[in-house]
Amino acid sequence: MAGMINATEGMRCSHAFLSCEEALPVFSKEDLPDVILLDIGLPGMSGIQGIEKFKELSPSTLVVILTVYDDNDKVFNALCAGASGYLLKDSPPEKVIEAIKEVLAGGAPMNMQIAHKVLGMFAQFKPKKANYGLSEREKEILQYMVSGLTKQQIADKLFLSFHTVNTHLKNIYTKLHVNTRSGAVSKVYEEHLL
Amino acid sequence: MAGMINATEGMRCSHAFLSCEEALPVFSKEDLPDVILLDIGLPGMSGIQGIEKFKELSPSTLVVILTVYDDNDKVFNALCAGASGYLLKDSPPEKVIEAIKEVLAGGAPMNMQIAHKVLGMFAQFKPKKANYGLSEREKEILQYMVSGLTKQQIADKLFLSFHTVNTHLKNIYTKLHVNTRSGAVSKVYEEHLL
DNA sequence: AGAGAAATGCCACGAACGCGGTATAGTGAA
DNA sequence: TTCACTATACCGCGTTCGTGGCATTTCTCT
Repeated sequence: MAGMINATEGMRCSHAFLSCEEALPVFSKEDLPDVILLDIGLPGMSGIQGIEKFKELSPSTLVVILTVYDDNDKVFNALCAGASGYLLKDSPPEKVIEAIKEVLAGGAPMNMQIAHKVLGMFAQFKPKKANYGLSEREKEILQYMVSGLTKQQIADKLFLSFHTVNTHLKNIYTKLHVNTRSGAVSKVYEEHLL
Repeated sequence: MAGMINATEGMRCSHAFLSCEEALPVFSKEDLPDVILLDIGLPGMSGIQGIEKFKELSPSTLVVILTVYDDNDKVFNALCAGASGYLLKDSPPEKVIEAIKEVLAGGAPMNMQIAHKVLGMFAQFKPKKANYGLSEREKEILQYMVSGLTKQQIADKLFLSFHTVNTHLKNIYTKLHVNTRSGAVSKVYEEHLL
């Protein structure tokens, strides 16, 4: 791959390493690359951690993942850690060169299948459904409960009697099929209510 | 755009509408398209709602957004609603044709800038790695609390004394800087602990 | 060997909660 | 005009929680 890059007009592969541990010390110097091509199935430090370390040292350096792993978890974590692209090892070298150009142009190179996975994650992320028939008032009160207030504090905030809040809370519990505050709060996050 | 599509080998644009409201009735029939090219800045029903409606009627139909809007919110919501691709209106028609082919091949066509935004969202999504120094046992107990159990129930589950759970909970509250169950549970979800 | 963290256990008290009731007023649909 | 829903308000009982304190054991790391 390094040879391929060096053979490309306007590109130079300054270093190549077998692990993040070897690469990081070199990085401390002023010789910062524009792009890092990184595998994530590495001996020692995982590539995911590597991304974070590299990004700490040089936030402007773009990290493109090039690996054989395509499971949702690895993809998700790599992107969360700050990767700017994700390619699979079955990509032909020309595609990799192309990807480097793309990421430098402000893009986000991804394999077709990875891009598909990524969009799929969004759908998973916000399946805003499951309507328990909460009234507006109940949602409002639930909101305050989620933020950690007690019944009395909620009552004060909404200029209601303590007893009213109490009743609302009872109804909320019934509708959500829970019987503790923590259960209700969990349900709110778990099912993206409110 | 319809002309362009019909001029392409193997493609046919069966319908074209000015709004989702016009398109949906036609959809009820058995004449389901493989791909819908959809704007999201529409009169009446927003394109975002449109995606959901289309997907309900025909889950296998792939929706590709083609619009001028590139703000994070619209992109995010469109993808959550089930879009399989996102193009900007400044894309040349050939790119659109290419995108249709790509989405049919199981891909997720996106403009360079959109892809970049999408990856950026992930980084936003999970940089919250605040470490409160919770011990393993504390995390375990917190987990059970999140699922809605009472102190006594947790104690039973872990074969501990009620008092032990009590102490752990006290320590957890201190470390998380909260003083209610709901506050703790919220923090867990809000900052992706555990 | 000794310090420190973690896990475990116990006590007690006031505050908050969960849940069983009941009741009134307003709104909008059947 | 009922009927159902919603928001409001009140009561009381037993349970659970939050918090103050203290003590023991078992690790790990130095």
